[in-house]
Amino acid sequence: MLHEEVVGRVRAMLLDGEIPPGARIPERDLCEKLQISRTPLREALKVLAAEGLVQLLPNRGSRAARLTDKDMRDLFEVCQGLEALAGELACERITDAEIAGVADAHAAMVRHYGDRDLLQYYRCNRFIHEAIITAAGNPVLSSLYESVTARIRRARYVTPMTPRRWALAVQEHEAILNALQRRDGVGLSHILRAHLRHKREEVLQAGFAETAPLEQARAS
Amino acid sequence: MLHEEVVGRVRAMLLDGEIPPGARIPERDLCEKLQISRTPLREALKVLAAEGLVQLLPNRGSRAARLTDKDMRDLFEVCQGLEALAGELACERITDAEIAGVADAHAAMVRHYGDRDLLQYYRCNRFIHEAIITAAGNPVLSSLYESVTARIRRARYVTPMTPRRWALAVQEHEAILNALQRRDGVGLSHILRAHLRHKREEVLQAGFAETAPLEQARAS
DNA sequence: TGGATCCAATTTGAATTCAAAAATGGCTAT
DNA sequence: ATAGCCATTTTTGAATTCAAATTGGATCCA
Repeated sequence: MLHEEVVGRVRAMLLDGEIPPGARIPERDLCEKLQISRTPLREALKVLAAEGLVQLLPNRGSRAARLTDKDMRDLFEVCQGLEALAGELACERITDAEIAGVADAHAAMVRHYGDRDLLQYYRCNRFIHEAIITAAGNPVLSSLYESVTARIRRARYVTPMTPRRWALAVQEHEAILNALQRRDGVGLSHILRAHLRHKREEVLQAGFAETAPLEQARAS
Repeated sequence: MLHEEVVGRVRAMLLDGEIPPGARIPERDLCEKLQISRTPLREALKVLAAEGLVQLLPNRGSRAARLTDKDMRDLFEVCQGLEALAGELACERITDAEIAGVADAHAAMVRHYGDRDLLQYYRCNRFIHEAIITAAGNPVLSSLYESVTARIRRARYVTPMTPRRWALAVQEHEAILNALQRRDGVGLSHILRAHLRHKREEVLQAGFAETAPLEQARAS
């Protein structure tokens, strides 16, 4: 197994909650689960620690990082900045074909909204946001966005919405698509920021932070 | 030597150019220079690779990453976004004492401009930009900013300026301080973006990218 | 009975060792 | 003489080994 693959596998276990936030990560267990020795696993853990997904306790091993309300707020705040930037750049650089792709995803999303299919709705939703990032044509931005959003993904794309809020979100997405089609970068960036601010308030209100009291959580 | 210390030492060697861009990094040499074994060094290299400072070539070791014009452009672009965001947040959260600190640094910077002391000028300049980031009160933002700016630091704070450009930069900094004192977040973010855009154009024009032809560069 | 201390066992951190891949140098053949 | 090929050497990647730190528990004393 390649180094990047080890990192990816463990990252996925953390993001999926297979290793729950706050859980100790016993190296030996994870080693035999992945069928590798401790050396490559430890390399992966250090990388993930640098990403903020793992917390290293000197001489006392590592544990899955846990997000406080403040962390969540900070991550959303940065995410707003990155999406706003991406929105402006995307309007300058996006191709007509890419716009058409976003329009299709948007239409599909609206249909899923009609069906009240939250899972499929979120899938399209995420595709749209990521398409805007991609259209910005800036790999550095894409990479930072990827690492920031990964950490709030579950909160962002799992939290159930009130009917009121969901309807508003769809309206906002209408505006997003519209601004993109008009290539109105400034407008798009404003809408994206408001959109994410609303989502953040919703997530925080739902108390989605990972400051769970359970201390003994362990990777099964 | 602690893990973070190893990472820091090697990172510094890369950023200082002690290991020049594009240079192969022979593990054994670095090991004996740092007086550690290969295991912790390799862990550090993987972390630095994730940061984008080191390029890993499977089965062929690692080399110091090299910035192309495109990389430089992308990094500056993201930096603009991050500083713009920080500027807005800073205006909401900065304390009067912090503003006074920035004002002092600004005054000192203007004096150094009067003396045409580029080194001291850049030192104050950098302090101001970093103070704005800190004042935003968002550790996630600070951390991303740190990693992005580290990679363009030499280009940003070493490039000599034309008298014309230098005067303009000082003017821009007057506007930055002014917006901060008025706590005009939107205004500050616009100025910061323009300021960085100008710096970027200057750096790119000077051909500061690290696409040097020398292939044989080695860490001494 | 409560608390502190010491010892054993587990777990982490890092050096060493071993195997596999790539680079180097020399050799041969044309 | 040069191009291509094979053996040797070097370097990387990963498992193992060894040492140090921490944890848990048992014992001893107040």
